[in-house]
Amino acid sequence: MSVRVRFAPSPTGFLHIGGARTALFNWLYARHTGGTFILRIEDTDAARNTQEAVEVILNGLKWLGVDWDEGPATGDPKGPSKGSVGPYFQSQRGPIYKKRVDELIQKGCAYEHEGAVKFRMTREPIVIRDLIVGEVKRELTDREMAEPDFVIVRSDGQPVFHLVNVIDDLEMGITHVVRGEDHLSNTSKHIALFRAFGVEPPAYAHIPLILNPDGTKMSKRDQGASLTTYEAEGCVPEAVVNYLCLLGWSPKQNREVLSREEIIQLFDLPQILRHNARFDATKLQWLNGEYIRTMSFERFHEFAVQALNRAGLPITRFSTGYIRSALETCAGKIKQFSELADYAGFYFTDELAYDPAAKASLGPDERARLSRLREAFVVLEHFNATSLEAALKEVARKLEVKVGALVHPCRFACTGRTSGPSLYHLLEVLGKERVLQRIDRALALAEEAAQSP
RNA sequence: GGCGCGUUCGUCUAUCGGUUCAGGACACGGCCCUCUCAAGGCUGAAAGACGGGUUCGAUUCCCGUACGCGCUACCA
Repeated sequence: MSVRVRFAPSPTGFLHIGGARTALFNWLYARHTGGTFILRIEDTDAARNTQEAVEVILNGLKWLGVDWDEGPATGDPKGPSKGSVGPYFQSQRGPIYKKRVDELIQKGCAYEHEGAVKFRMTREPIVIRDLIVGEVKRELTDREMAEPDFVIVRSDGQPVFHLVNVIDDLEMGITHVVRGEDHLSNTSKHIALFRAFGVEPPAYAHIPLILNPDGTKMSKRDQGASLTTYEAEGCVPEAVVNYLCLLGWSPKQNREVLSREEIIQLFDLPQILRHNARFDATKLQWLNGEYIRTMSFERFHEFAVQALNRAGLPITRFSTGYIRSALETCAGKIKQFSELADYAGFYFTDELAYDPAAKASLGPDERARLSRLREAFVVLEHFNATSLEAALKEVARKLEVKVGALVHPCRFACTGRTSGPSLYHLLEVLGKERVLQRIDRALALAEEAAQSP
């Protein structure tokens, strides 16, 4: 039988990083087995769920490259969808639930109670055979001892989560339920429900939760809990996918950086770890840097322009050729695109803001050397990296100083920073006119500062 | 409180009772390279929660304790 898995989020206007990983693991399993990945929207809480909230989920999955074989095409519950077992919005499946509840009542498995419908739950412990956790024998809690039956339809007529979740999985032919470990204890209810409908439950695979760096539960409010922040910070989706896979799963063989294809090939459910993993933003950042360094320049350029625009830099005032050259000096030097505005901002401004902490880098000696360097630059015929380097080294030789003694003041004068892209290349991009202007201005400012301490 | 799950370097992990200084990665320290910063190369420090068993032998199997997480709704 072909594998059918699903991701069934509730549209809250937010896609949790843990939910994203659950979706990813489902998707990977489907792709690994050649099965079907289904997206179902659990929008039973009508008041809260909006079309925009659904779109947050759809866009998040698309951004990650997690595509669904069946499910909604848009955020509109009544809109178009793919697949033959829809609707894929729970809000549209009322009649199906009604029919199934009637079936349960007729079978004597459920009964009305004060306007609600309750399920006649077994009093025996239920054994859950979980692909990840192993065999779990769920004993009844003290509350369940007192009252094992639970509500499946509220007195206002709304069916509850446990019921609709099971009915949908049943009707949609789900073969493997891959979901967060927070549902492990609920699984006994679900298994009992499946059996009441006369079918064997699907296979279960409960994946451990993602925790904050301090080991506490990662909730909505926590830093980095929302998938959209990664896109906003200029993360590369493949890096996020790669990182998420490394939380609770290992490709073994000391591998860390893996392509999507490799992950699909290696991924399987039984190998998923049984314990929670803490989210390590630093390692994600490292992975992100790896992906940035190895991506094509075209893609780097695309991400970069987006990031600079988002940061509000007036790059449209500059020619595309200039922007391109500027970005070429930055390629592979950053770990996250959100750093770029800071890293390359000096290319796109006239009023350079000098890092106050580094003002001391233009003392009397440095100013003298910088002036000599300026003289050498003025007479340069070809203002390119090669000749700039030659000119600078020639001045250094004449002054009998190390190249660094010229490089640092010059960098500071032209970029306002003590670190950045390769100096010679950056000067070439800036061009003679700008470079001389900046040196003059830096010299003047430093002189001024020296006069009035 | 009850029920369930978990526990290897700071973090993510490898190890499917026995070739090991318990391996790798991120982060951190040092060195090299170098126009700065990254990157890269080399290198250093860093772990089996605790206590009992089982066994010739346990990180690995069992039990207990501690700690963490989850579930315990007419929420999903």
